[in-house]
Amino acid sequence: MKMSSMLGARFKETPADCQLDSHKLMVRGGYMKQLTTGIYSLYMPAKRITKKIENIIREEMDKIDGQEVMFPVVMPAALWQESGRYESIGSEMARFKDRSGQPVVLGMTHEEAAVHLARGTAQSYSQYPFMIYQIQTKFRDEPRARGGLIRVREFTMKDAYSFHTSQEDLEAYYEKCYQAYENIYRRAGIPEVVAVKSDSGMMGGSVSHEFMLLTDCGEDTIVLCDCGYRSNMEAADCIVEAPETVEAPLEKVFTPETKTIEAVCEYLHAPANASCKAVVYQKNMTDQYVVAFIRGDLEVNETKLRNFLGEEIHPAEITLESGIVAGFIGPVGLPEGVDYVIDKSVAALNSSVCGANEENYHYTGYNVKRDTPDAKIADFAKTYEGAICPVCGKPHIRVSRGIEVGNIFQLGTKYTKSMEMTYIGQDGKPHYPIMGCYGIGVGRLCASVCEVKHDDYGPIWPMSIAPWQVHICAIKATDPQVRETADMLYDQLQKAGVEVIYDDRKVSAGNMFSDADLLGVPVRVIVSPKTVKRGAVEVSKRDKSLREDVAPEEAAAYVEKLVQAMLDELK
RNA sequence: CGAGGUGUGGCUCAGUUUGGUAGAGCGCUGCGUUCGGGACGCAGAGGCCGUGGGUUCAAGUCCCGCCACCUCGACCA
Repeated sequence: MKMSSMLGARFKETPADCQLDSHKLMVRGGYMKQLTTGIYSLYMPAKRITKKIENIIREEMDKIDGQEVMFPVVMPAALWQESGRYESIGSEMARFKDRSGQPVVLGMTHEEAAVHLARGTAQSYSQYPFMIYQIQTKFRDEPRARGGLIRVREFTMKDAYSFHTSQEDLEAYYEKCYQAYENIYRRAGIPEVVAVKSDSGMMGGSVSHEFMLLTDCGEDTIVLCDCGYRSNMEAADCIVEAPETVEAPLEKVFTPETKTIEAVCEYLHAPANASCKAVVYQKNMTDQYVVAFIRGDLEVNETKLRNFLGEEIHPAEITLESGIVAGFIGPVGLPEGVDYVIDKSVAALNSSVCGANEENYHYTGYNVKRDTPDAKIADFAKTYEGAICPVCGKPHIRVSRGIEVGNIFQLGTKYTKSMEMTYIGQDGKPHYPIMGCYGIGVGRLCASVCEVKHDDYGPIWPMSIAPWQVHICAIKATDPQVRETADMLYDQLQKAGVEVIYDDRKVSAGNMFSDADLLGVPVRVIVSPKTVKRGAVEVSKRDKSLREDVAPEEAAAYVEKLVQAMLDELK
């Protein structure tokens, strides 16, 4: 590819709307252009990267006997009504009507389509297990897209669905998939991705893992221990050792009938005095009961509070006073010296319900200490730095941020049951297959790599996913000798099957280097009057670990070998 | 869905307080000088100031509505 005719502008100024480094660099580098919130077009460099990522994923899925298929983007509502998700999923699923007035949806995930495809054809136990997967566009009308390709509304995703005749078989396959995922991240150049236990959420099912790239800009909070214990904060076990530890889940103790503020507070050893009214509510979509303490500072808008807490709130148990929410206590034990464990949603409650902002309260970290007179707002914390690990028992817990770059779930029979998919077992009777599902967001993975592999000047793409393998800069290409040497190299490398981008433009050297940095191609070859004069071309690596003169006639072979060696490192 | 913010050439922004002929830098086009880290000079092109009303002799600027985008929350296979 010659840069003189490549679409996509690279520029110096940081776009106003970018927060993350990966977002800034990928916009500045001419990788993508936003069309509207959370929806991007990709230019050639980004498309080439994502295509390579897709191919790595494809190879690893094929290795574990995945069958690549293609599901529809548009599906009739009736299919989703079978599983019950037409009703249970909210406005993140796009719905519309076709010309005959039939309601249809845009696929945001494809369990229903997978079951539809497989049922009726996988009728005998002898056909199991099998896994089908696709790499395709998903649309999820995210309420809050952000961070460039990290969190978008339309994105390319690899989604896989496996079907089994026993839980043991599912677990064995789940393990294979887990390994395949580790291969994918290693090959994509980010071996530091870790798998953590996660909360299955709406997916249902029991066991699930998220694959997390640990970086400060991540949206999730991860709990780690030296012994290998890892979990998403949301799914962390009750790992806080303290006298106040609540041993039974709240919902078992407090039914909607018996649940009262006083009872809950007594149970939690929490205060419920005049200056601090408590509210009990059931969190949206979960079975957890949570207690909120309301302090008499600001006005509470009752309607907004009810909206915020959701329909499952028990209105009789709300004590509404003018006030600010001081904290929540969940069905989790509290460490010594900690009075309130505060959900991150407190901040939202305060800003939306009470009109408070950060000037009205303090955002302090993970825990609220007993000796703090005014409860402070903190991140949701089931545990904290230095807490005791539930596995090894040592106080080695660390808390980190992470980007979720993939997930795997053991689904069970939720979809096969609801959608009546059965096979005939060895016993001659019908059974419901047991499912697993496995997802990876391709664009997010690309941006995540950029997030951890870059310097101030641009991305440093791993060879396995780099848009090109070699970048030739022909400085002062008007010099016939420079031109000739660069043309020759371009030609030779292309013939050798090396992917090469050739900067043949008549721009200044500085300009060329800056653009090359932004494209992040791992190997660079500089041809200039200077190098020609000393009978060489200059070969360097984007990560600055190499810079060497090579004779022009040997350069192609040298570079080819270098590229191969860098590819081999990521096998 | 809540809270806050921003909308002015392709990009980054000034101008809005106090209404009076639409600006700068980058980028783009042409010519010339430069030529190993985003060089310089000269000459150009390019804007219904998000949008719809209103106030006024006069609106980018003031008032009201709407829309879009950004940030923080809620939410999140």
